Amino acid sequence: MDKPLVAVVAGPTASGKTALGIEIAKRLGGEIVSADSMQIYKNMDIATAMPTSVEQAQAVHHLIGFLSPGEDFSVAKYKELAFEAIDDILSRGKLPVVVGGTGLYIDTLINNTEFLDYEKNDIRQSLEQRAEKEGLESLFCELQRVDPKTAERLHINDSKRIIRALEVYMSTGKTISQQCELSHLNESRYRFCVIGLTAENRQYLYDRINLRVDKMLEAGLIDEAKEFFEMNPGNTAKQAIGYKELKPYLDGFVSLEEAAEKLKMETRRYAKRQLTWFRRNDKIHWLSVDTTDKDSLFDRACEIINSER
RNA sequence: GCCUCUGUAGCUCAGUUGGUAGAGCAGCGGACUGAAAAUCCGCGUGUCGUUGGUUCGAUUCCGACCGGAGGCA
Repeated sequence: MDKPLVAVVAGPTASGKTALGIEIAKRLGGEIVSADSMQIYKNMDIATAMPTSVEQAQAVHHLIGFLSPGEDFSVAKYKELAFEAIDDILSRGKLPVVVGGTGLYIDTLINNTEFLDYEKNDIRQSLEQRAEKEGLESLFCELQRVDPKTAERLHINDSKRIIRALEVYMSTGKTISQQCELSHLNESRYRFCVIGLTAENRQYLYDRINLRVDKMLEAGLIDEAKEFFEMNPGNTAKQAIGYKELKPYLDGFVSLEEAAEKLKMETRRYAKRQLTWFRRNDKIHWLSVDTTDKDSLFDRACEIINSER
C-alpha cells in the first residue's frame, strides 16, 4: 500500500558519504546506488574517489565504474539506469541507498523528472558553431522569440543553457519551459528519506579535501591522469576534477605544488557549489560530520531512516 | 654602517596633485531540467607597517622607528 522507501545520502565531496552509505546498507539490509556523475566511469578510480574494492565488498554497489570514459553520459540515462537498479533492489526485498554528490541526478530521482524522447543529433554542435560565429547574443535573441519565458530566466552569458534551450526546441518542437512543465506530471513511485552531510565549520571540510588530494597524489593520481589523457576521454569525463588541473604540470608549465594547489582549490569550490545545491532542499535531514562522532552519526542516520520506513 | 627602493584586502598589486581607497585572484552568497566534478550570476571583507610632526583634515607631505629587497663599503 505504502510506497517503498528509498534512502538517500547526499552532501559535498569528502564529507564521508561513502562510509555512511555502506554503514546504512550493512545495518538496514541495503544496496548502494551511486548518484555520482563521474564515478560511473571506469579507470578514473583515484580522481573520483570511487569506493575501493574493500568498500565494495561490504555492500553491493550499483552504477559505479561501468562506463568507458570515451562515452558521454546524461542525466536522462542516469535516471533510467538508477530506477532500474532501485526496482531490482526492491524486488529482492532490500533497501535502496542512493549515495552521491551530483545534486541534479538526485533531484531527478526525487522529483521523478520525465524527459522527452528524441533522436540523437548534432544540433548542439551546430549551435555552438553559430555562437562562435554570430556571437551568443544572436542565439539569445532567437531564444527570446521561441521561448521568452526561458530567455527571461537565463542570463545572457549563460551559453550552455541558452544553447541547450534552443537544442531542446529544435529537437523536440517543444520549448524547454514546456518540457519543464511536462516533466513533473507523474508522481514518484517511491518515498525518499534524504540524509545530508555537512560541516558546522567550512574549514573542517576544506581541510579534509586538502588532505584527500594529497592522498590521491600519493596513490598515483599523476599516472592515472597520464593514462586518462591517452585514452581519448569524451566531453563528459573530461569535466572531472582531478585531471584537467594536473594537465599544466604534465605539460611542464607549472610545478607539481602549483597544480596540486589548483586541484585542491577547484575541489573546494565544487564542495561549496554542492552545498548551495543541497541547501535549498528543505526536506533534507542534516547531520554535521565535524561535531558528531562516527558511531553516533551512523546511529542517527539509521534512526531517521527507520522512523520513515 | 651608509645610500636607494619598498610596506595598502587572505595573496599579487593599483591609487589618492592632502578630503579615510580599488582591480585581479582567493573567499562568501545565489542560480541550476538530457555536458552538472559542467555552466552562469551577485558581493570588497581594509588600524593604507608603527609612532610623532605640519595641517581644519594625513593612507598621501616631513621626521623617527620597525620589517622586506637591492646597492656601496
